[in-house]
Amino acid sequence: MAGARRVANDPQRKQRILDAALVVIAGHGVHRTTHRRIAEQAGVPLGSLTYHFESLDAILEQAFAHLGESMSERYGAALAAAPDLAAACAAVTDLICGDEYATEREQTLIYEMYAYANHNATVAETGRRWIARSHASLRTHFSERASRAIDALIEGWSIHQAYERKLLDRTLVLDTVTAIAERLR
Amino acid sequence: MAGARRVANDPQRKQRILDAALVVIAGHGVHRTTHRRIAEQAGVPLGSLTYHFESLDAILEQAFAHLGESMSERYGAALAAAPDLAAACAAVTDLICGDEYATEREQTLIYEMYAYANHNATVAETGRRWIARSHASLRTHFSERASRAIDALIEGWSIHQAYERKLLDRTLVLDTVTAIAERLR
DNA sequence: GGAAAGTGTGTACGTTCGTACACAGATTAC
DNA sequence: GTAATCTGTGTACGAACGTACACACTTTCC
Repeated sequence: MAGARRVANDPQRKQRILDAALVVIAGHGVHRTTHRRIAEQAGVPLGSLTYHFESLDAILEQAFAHLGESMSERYGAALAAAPDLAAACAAVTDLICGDEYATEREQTLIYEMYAYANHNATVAETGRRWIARSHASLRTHFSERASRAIDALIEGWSIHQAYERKLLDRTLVLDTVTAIAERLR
Repeated sequence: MAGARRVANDPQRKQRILDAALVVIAGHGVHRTTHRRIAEQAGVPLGSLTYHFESLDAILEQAFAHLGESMSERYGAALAAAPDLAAACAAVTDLICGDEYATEREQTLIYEMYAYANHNATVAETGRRWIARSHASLRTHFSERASRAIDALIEGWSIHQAYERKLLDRTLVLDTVTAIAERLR
């Protein structure tokens, strides 16, 4: 066949590099994330990173995009499974309190993403899309106004939970979500 | 007099360096904050940073501590000035919506602090103190439960506001805060 | 005056970084 | 087989980094 039809030796390598990047970011922070650390984590040679990605920024951009994608799907699925408003409130409470949807590692990564987004337009766009998708998921159950408030609540409570390193009072969360849902129709 | 009583040439230099550090962090992010950039911003020689601070981490730690301190004071003052519950709700709304208390620059810095705190124990403690002081300020007006919820709301909505780069609906915020204050007594 | 001691700076060193790139290996076309 | 072409890697280089430190300056003490 004319020209090109070569097969990559390791077709999943690119994804493995991105996964490794997230591990490094979560463990060391963006400020200490380097090509070499990612390469070591992924078990690939250094040159492989520059072969697959244009720059370190490009790796971070795609890694964060991947993170946002997978988390949006889980959030969407959790809310889509709720049959009614009460179940949706419970689902939101689970999102906030549980670690089934966002592990501690992912929470760490989200802060890194927010911080990095302030200095990188592409990641800022990724963050906005993540927020928009969360909002859309909430809108299937809650009013526009309630969705906005609950969205903020999820964000803020997740931060506090990560900081205080202790379990949230589930009843308090559920009461708050329910209060917002009922008052902001 | 015996031993030591030398006077520093520039007694405010240490503080100026910390202020410069915050400017650099806000402008470039922690991941691109260096001794040299801070020195340039502060208008002091490079050696001056290593003379006043043990390491770059130490500079960041003290800069973030300074940030938390000054913001806590403003938050506390805003809430202390409120004569009753309704005024407190309005004050919280101002905190979330206005930029009198937290400028856009400071919002950026707070994300940087949260992200960095995940990798630095001292800054993590600074963050916890900031959260504790915010909570204490809220507690002068709101119940324990309402304070927790409102605290999370402030945090989350500030993030969304910074992302969407548009003014929040003040009525929505006030309604939400009031709903929480009334329902979570 | 001179010695002592603390304050502050310029420079230089060793390390680590991002990235370029020559080249090796594999596959295809003939 | 050989040539061509694409995939992938090891190495090396210039730049930027954190930090140490010799030394200059200023003040204090006698």
